[in-house]
Amino acid sequence: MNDGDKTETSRNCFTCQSRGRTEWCVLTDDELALVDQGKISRQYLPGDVIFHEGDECHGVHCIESGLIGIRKMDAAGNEILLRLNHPGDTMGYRSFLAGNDHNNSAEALEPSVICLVGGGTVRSLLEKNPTLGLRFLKHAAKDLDDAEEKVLQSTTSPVRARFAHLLLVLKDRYGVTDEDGALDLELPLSRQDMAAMIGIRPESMSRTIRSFEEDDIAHFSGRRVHVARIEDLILELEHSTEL
Amino acid sequence: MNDGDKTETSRNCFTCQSRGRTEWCVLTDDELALVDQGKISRQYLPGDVIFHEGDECHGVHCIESGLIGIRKMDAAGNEILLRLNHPGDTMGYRSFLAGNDHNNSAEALEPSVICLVGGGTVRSLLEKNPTLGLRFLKHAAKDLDDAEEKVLQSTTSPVRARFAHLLLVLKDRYGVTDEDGALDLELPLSRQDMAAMIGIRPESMSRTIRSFEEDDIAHFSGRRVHVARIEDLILELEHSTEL
DNA sequence: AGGCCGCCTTGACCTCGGTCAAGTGCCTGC
DNA sequence: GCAGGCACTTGACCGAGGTCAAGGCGGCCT
Repeated sequence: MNDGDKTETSRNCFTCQSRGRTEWCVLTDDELALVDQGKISRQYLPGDVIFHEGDECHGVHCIESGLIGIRKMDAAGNEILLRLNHPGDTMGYRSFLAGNDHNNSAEALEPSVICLVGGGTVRSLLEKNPTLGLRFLKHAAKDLDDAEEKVLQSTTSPVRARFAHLLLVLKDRYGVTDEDGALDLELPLSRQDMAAMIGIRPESMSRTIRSFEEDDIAHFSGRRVHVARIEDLILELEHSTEL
Repeated sequence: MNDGDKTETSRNCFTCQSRGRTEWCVLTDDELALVDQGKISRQYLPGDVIFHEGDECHGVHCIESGLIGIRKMDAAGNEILLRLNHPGDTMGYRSFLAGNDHNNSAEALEPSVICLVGGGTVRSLLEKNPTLGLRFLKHAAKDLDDAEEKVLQSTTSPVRARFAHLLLVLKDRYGVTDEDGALDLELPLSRQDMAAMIGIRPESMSRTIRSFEEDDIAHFSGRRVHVARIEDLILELEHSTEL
């Protein structure tokens, strides 16, 4: 919560390394210039909060680099990690478009550079270029899919299956698969945060890891994970019912 | 699954009783005429399936009347009821826009009349009238909110709280609140389906109902529910942690 | 160095909700 | 009328995961 040490930086949308991955890639140069003018760029350190649940929504955040966790809390103070956002992802477009306050919070998990594109800018771009709206729509559609999938999982699958699923998802971005089906994974998350992602307590996370070790499904040392046979993880998924 | 007895009917978008509630209300008369031509209207009986998970998505469904349940199933055959859709709601816009197959299924819970607006029609309308896209976007934003809320609830709240929450949601549409805080509710759902909505088994639903009766929180007879003090339901929500 | 703090692990215990099996009441079809 | 089916309820049992309390381990501070 050290809101003080966020450093303003001056970046350029045209040279942004993540440009190709953003929704903004459908914009013309003129339109992109608008974004470039209307944005504020900032650096965040791990633990820094980009916005809080309940904060007023002033525009849309675009991740240039780093890793962001989207968290949501309930009345009782239980917190879960809804998803991870990566360079090129746009955050907060949803609350912005719906005209709501933010309904979840965003926290840097790694040192990150994030641009805030002001509300006025976004609105005028949406008018100028309807394709942009459709891009956001597709994005929302995907997020919705993921969320519904997660609802289903969290009520029907046991913890082992959910954890296996998490590892398989992380594999795509953080894993290296070698030719004979073995997998090496460098986790971007603490155990606590992994627990928060599948909606369990840290203690249960520890126990689940241990049980994977005991069953020789995966081996953990710090944030490095080695899985000898990926199929074992996939098997875990179906293990919800022991057919 | 009696796909045979779906009756085709001939309805008119201009006189549709639900018109004002749909996303389509932003259309001009000309555009609406397009929808009217390009639609196929059908009647469904309770239990009839409008579309299945995995079905190809040919367009967008619009509910004229009735009640639809959106279900999703996992690999092990566990099914949950993600949400209810009412007259004026549009279904399947998401898979359609994302270009995917349907990723959940829709089943009539009451006799319903539903129009299918063909993909071509929708696409050309989106081009003609960008506002329509923004309406869908807002809709998606709300669905996403609800879904994320549900993820949180299903991992953090105990069954009693989730059930209380469900009753409070149903209240808005199916309840009558009298002056002194008492609530009468006519449930649109079977116990099984209520169980599916909060991700539990029918047996647990029964037990939860009984425990509400024993605590004098609510009284059930068939699908009629009487709640003497709504505050009791609200209290249940926070009861996740006994502060 | 020593001490502190946060992350992680472990064990003992308990509870909520799932599972299995049986029983009831209602509705439909013969 | 009776039989079968389905939604719902109930009881007995059990196990996954939460809770509480106690350490271990490493990083960072003075």
